[in-house]
Amino acid sequence: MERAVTSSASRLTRRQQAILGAFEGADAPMTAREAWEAARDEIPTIGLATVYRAVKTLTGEGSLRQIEIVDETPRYEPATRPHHHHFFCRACGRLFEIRKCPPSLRDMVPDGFAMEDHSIVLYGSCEECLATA
Amino acid sequence: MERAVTSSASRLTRRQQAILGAFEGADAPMTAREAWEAARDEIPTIGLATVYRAVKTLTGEGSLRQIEIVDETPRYEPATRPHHHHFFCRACGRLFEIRKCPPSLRDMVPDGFAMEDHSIVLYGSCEECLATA
DNA sequence: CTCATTGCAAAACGTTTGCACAAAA
DNA sequence: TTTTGTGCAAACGTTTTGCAATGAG
Repeated sequence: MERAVTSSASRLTRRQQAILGAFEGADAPMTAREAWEAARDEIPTIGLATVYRAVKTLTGEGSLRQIEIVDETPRYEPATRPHHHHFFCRACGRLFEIRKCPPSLRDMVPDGFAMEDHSIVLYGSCEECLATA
Repeated sequence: MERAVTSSASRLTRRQQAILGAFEGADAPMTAREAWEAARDEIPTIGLATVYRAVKTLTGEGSLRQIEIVDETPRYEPATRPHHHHFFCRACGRLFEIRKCPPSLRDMVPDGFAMEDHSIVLYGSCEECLATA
């Protein structure tokens, strides 16, 4: 029963590690471009295409999770984070983590269907933006 | 107390009506390009840019709702449809409507935040694809 | 040596925009 | 006339890909 905790992440190259590290170091989901900017601190010559390739690989492998927000370019977060959802503030564009998850989701799955994942995004205004408004 | 039922849809041009009609006539959310193809049956000379402009206007106005699915281009559906969510089958790429909605969503909103909308997407396999598998 | 990874530039894709023209008011 | 809408083609931002060079084993 000695199984790796770090998911199925096969051996990663130094660049791929740097990219995954960029996502792990961030306090919020990032875009591919943002991860590229972060990774360049460590590997200045890294190309944007390499980041896109790594993001695709890591997402397929299950090391990264892709988050879709209306009218925003996709963001990614490490799949090692505990299960949660997101609140997107339309005023400031920030994405907040929500730890709660509705218990009744299973009931929504139609008979005969098999749910693998789910995503919940709440849209509105954050406390700070409401105060400033 | 005589208010229009058809949301805030201001006066629409013939093309804009045709585009909205395309979404209303579809049995599932459509992409802008698909709406364009449908609208061309009625107005063969309509341009794709017109569809994109109309979709943006109609979405902003609240006549259309935008649906985001991981790795898919955005789809739209008439906002007049009763509240529901979606199940995306990764095997066949079809989007299914789910009428149920978890009652406890309010509890997920952080204190001080104001939720305007929410979106729930379930990912997995539909009954048909499971049978064929 | 062999094979996978990378940088770069070009291509592809979905979407937006500038502009001249047409339609509506 | 003034304003708004439209087609077209060009521009845009994001993502993918072809290919030669590099790196790992």
